[in-house]
Amino acid sequence: MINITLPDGSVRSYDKGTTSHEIALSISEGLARNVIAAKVNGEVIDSNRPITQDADLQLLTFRDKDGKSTFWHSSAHLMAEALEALYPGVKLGIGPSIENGFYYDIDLGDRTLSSTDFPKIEQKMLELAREKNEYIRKEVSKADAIAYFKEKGDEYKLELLEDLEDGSITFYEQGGFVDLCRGPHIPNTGSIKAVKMMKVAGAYWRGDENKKQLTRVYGVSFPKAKELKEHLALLEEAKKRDHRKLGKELELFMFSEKVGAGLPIWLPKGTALRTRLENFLKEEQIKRGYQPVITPHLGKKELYMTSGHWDKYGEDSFQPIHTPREGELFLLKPMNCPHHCEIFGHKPRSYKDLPVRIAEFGTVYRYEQTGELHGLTRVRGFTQDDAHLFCMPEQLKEEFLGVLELTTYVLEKLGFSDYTAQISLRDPENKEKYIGSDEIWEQAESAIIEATKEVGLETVTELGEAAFYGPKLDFMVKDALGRSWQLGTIQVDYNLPERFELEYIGADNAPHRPVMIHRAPFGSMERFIGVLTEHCGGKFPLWLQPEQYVILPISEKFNGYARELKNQLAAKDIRGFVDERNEKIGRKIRDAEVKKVPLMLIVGEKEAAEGKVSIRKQGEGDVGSMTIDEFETYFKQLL
RNA sequence: CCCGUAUUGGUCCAAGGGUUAGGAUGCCGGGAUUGUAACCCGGAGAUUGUGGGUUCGAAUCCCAUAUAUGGAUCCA
Repeated sequence: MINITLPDGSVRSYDKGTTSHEIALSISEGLARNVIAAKVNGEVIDSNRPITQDADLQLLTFRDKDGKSTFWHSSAHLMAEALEALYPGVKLGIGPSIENGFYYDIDLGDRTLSSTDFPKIEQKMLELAREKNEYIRKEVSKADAIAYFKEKGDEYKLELLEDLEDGSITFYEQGGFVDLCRGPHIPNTGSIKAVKMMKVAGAYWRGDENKKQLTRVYGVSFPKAKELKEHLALLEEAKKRDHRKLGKELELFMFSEKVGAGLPIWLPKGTALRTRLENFLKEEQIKRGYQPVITPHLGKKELYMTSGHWDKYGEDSFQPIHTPREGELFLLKPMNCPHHCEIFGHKPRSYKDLPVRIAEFGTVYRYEQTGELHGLTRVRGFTQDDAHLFCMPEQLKEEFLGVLELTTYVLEKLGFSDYTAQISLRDPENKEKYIGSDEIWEQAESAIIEATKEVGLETVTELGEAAFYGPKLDFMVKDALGRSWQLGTIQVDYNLPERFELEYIGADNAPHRPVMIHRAPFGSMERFIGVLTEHCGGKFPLWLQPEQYVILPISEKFNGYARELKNQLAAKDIRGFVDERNEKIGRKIRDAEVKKVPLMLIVGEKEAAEGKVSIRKQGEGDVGSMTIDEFETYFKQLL
């Protein structure tokens, strides 16, 4: 008998050699139907493989991340089977699962493939899927494997085989299709109920541009037709919410060829939004003891040699600016920290003054390759909501807690309630890579871990992902469409205080080195607003909206009344404008709806006589009429 | 950095190598005077990203370049 520990902690006994599928069956039939693979002691394997010893078992369904990727990997095999059936003689490269589906690299020979061929392939896949062919795992010797693909004439698989060791080679077969594959796979093709080919692209064999270009065919598949439909609807919605599209439509920002690629230009409405966001964070930071500073956009090359950024990023950055005087070189600042270190170091610091929290919305410039640029999320000039906290090592945890509190507060305030954090620690196998003693690393790492535990933050821990200068924590935020974005970051840094020889005088009257924390809750204003735009589909929280309401007079006769109302609202600190155009009310409503103005105040004869306004909410419709004071109350309650 | 695709009035889209580059929206002017998602009529607005080339003739074909966009840099 073996003991199987399930994720809920319960332990069950089974005969040695029981499969995950049988275990699932012993729990419930429905579960067994949905299980597509199993995680045994952390390794994902086929659900029909026998378990021979005590183990932790997690049954995987399509809902699990690992289950999904197994499902999609199996779908890639199914697609390959279909392609082979439709186009005899195609040669296969590799076919893994990816974040949103799967692909297979194929060599079509002289043929080409386009999206018009997709329906045919999809149909063939579904036809093959309905045969419910089992994915059969076979261990084969290297010699047999080579013989098989030689016979088949597939040089790509032969090349892959060269790097594999005899004894560890497995084939998977479903229907008549055999592929070299490590697995695991779903039990049979029958659970693939919906497939969609997404696109084709060229891709070099093994990512090497000197090698042959293969056709990469992308697809996605689901266990239920409904799920495919939802997936496609989501993609459609994502397109509608694309911040590049909304940014243009709502006149938030623009790019100009003359100004340069990757350099966003903030238009009045975008600036109003961004300024409000900055002020919000500024105020929260001042409440928490941060001191705002302003530093120049340039710094001498020596500054970045001291900080080490020149050695690390010099080549990848904008090249230095030469002054008329010989030998003077200035760099556009790629980071704010060196300047902030100078601020810390400009006067003697006592331990009683610590922590020192220096904050700046600092604009930095980094040279990104043109191919990397993307809307507001990947740019060459951006403003970090940066701050650097200088503290004593023993204050680290408390400071970390403070930053966590601030970050989660601002995220929640902006409607991001679904987030996790990734803790990046050093690689315990490879400690030489990192600067600083074991002692301070352990202190910092435990400070981060304890702090996240204390605030109850959901975390994943990655070993070896830390920067060489200290451990860090990144916030992964999920938007309204379920997509993950990396936004804020908190990093511990032992390196810069060292390089800048920063000191404070301790209670022992001796100099000590402070620890530095870099942190940016939004990451960058550009990226954050890009993500926020997509998160709320352009319908920003009311308090951020550049224009919170528009007054729509029924006819020109009521423009005067409308203007009067606007003045009253302005006095109450409610922003908006009057649509005085000589248009029908239906037209004005439509335009306001399209521009996503949150509140429409409709005024005509009735309202003017009663001293009221009729309220209409964007996207929802008529709310009813009320006096201006009632509206103020209504408005405040929406904030 | 590599591979593909695109670039046409402010914006979105159309135009088999052959008249004066067409439409929608927006803008301007006039009419209508308005009740919860598009009023009617008229007008202006473009040397088709930029620079070369092929051609009797180029938005259209070729080359270069810029920018945008998608992919590659996810190793069974």
